[in-house]
Amino acid sequence: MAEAGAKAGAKAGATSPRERYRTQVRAEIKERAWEQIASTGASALSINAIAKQMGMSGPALYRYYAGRDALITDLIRDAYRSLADSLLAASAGGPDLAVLANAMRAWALEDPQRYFLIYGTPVPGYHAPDDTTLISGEIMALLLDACAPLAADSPAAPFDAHLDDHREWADGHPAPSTVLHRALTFWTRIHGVLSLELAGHFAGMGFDPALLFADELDRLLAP
Amino acid sequence: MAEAGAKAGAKAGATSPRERYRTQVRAEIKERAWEQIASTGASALSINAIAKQMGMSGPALYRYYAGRDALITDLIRDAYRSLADSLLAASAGGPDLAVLANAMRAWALEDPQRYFLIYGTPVPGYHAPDDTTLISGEIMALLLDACAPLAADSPAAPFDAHLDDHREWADGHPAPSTVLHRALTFWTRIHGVLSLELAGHFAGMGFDPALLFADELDRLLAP
DNA sequence: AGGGTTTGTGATAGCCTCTAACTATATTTT
DNA sequence: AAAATATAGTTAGAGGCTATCACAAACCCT
Repeated sequence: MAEAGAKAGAKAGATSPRERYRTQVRAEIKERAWEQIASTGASALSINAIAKQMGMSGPALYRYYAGRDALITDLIRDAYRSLADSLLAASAGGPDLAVLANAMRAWALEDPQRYFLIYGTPVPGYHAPDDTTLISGEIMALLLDACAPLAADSPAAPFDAHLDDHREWADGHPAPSTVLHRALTFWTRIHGVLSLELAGHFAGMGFDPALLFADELDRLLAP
Repeated sequence: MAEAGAKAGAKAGATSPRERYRTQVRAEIKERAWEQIASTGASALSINAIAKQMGMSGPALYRYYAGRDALITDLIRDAYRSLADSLLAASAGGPDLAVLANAMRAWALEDPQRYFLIYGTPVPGYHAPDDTTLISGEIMALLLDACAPLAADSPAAPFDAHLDDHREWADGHPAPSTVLHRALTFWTRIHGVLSLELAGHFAGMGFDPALLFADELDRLLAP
């Protein structure tokens, strides 16, 4: 599955059999890694365990990944890509904040630990690779597109003026600052309910997290 | 510092010198643990390293904590307690949502990893001890008290009805469900902005997180 | 001062990451 | 086809970790 971005176009034989094998092994490594992460969390991910699971002995994996961090970095990249793709697919029928929000929640519930790999506790030393910020820029663009239609009804907050001076992150998107503000708010609020739900903080409380999410989304759409 | 909750009441000599030493060592262990967590994150916390830092060799620490998990559990408990105390102190001048929110943010910024110990990525196997739910109940009560005054102006949402059927978590608090709803929203929204800020997701974006927080708080106070 | 408790020690097992030296196999070049 | 090179895997080992155990030393209390 997946197989995206592989096809080499005209010259079909562009990938040597060795390289083919290599990418295949890397794919299996990641597959096992995701299984492990889903069940035990990213902090417990073990290169060694993956190797043995694949029938090869420990250090062999270092031919494919420079180390644990390199593997995790790759997983983070894939997680970002997967999220962006999901939101992109959700935007296929035109920009729609509600659809976007629900796609985000569905994606998160599909594998909570994958969500936390992106939005969870940061590990102090670590810095995400540059291309992830590119992908998150993609996501932002989708969000801004979806926010643009329903703008301009809320009174301009003082924060909007501040945003006007700091719109670098919008990467040239033509939306007015009220829209940037809305996108930001969408992000923080959705993340707020979602991350608390995924972390289990609503567990003993009795109410249905889905309804809280829906309610928050409603207020986001019609402030 | 801290020293809270120690005093043994009337019979001052209730603590034997041995027990005194014991609690003192445990305190130092936790102190070192907090330093380590602040600088390298909870996932990298090492019993061994703490022991050596304290001049004793590895397994000695197991006299004071049953294991790494027991230590972390204790730290989580203390984090909850510290947060609750901060919010309690902030509530001293009467219930006030804005003061509460700012106290929460100040507490979080003081040691982001401590915040994440409570609200960060959950580790799949782990279940927090019962008494933490008690403390989080304390916090909820403060929140509900602060939300009660400024209620009843927003139209009753469908979710309010659902909450009326699930008010166990409010632990007998007499507030109407619109207030429960407001408290919940306060929690998720504050956590939304705060956790993204602490995790560094606003880092490259240019705007001032404090202003975004203030803006979100404003809209929370006057919806 | 003696006796039981408690604290710390080193040894050990069993994980882990990661490096290094070596072998076997596959690919590429002559 | 044969030789040279590149790559995938192996085992061994250093050094880290958690955690248990048996043992020695210190301590508190009667």
